[in-house]
Amino acid sequence: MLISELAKRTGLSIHTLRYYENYGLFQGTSDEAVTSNNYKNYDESLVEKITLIKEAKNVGFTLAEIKVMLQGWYDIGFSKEKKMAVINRKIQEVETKILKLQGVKDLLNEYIKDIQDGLC
Amino acid sequence: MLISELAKRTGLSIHTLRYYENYGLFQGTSDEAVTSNNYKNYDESLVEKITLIKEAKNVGFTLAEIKVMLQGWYDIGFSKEKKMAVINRKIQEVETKILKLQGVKDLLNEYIKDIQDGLC
DNA sequence: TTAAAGTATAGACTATACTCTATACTTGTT
DNA sequence: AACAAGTATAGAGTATAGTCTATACTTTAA
Repeated sequence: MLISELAKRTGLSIHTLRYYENYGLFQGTSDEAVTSNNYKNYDESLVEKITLIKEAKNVGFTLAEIKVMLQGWYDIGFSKEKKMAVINRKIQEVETKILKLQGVKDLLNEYIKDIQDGLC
Repeated sequence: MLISELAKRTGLSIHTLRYYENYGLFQGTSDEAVTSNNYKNYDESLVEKITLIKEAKNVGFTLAEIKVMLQGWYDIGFSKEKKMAVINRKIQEVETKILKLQGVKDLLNEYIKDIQDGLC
């Protein structure tokens, strides 16, 4: 698909997608057979990949962190062990974030109680 | 306590704390009895409050969002119902984020499997 | 075939959240 | 007294992550 369809499918703007592509989060492919233009084609699988990027962003990961995470399974220069190490480290970070969110939630619930009791 | 101790206790820099105070996330109090300076005193309870700010930031909330959340229980102009509504909305958002993180984690675990199977 | 819409690239601009510097005043130590 | 260290305020500078504009070329539909 071309960039405008990718934008529709992912809910991101064309500008943001190009920004992400330049940043190195994913790559479109220029069809070598076509010489009249250098329009890039984006694979169906990128929709899932970009959804992951969006969610990771939403829960507080930076683009730099996400880039490292994506390299874990796309960089063919990495050994199986290294790839798994990268991903496992990210899983740990995700678990830490979940715990922190649980903590924030507990605190918020305490405040609900305090408000109910007229303490603040 | 004065600002430098608050910095030590929270692990944030004095600059960041002043930025947060100016942003309206919390308030120090100038001692009216002291006329020679306008040093601000920061209450013990701010340590917990600022810890919440740090954690909320870490899991992807913006300062603007955190400000709304904090107003829920500190703004005396808000009714009990309004305060609870603000906090409950935030609890919902936290739960949404937890679900998203769980989704990211599941996806990462799938990739671990794919790497083990030599699929990528 | 020509006007509208789509694509690519480069670079300027913006918002958020700091981070640092300069200046001035205050406090604590010697 | 004097000098280092702490505090306050204002404003400049920086990093991240977009967002927008201009320009040029290509494709598509009327």
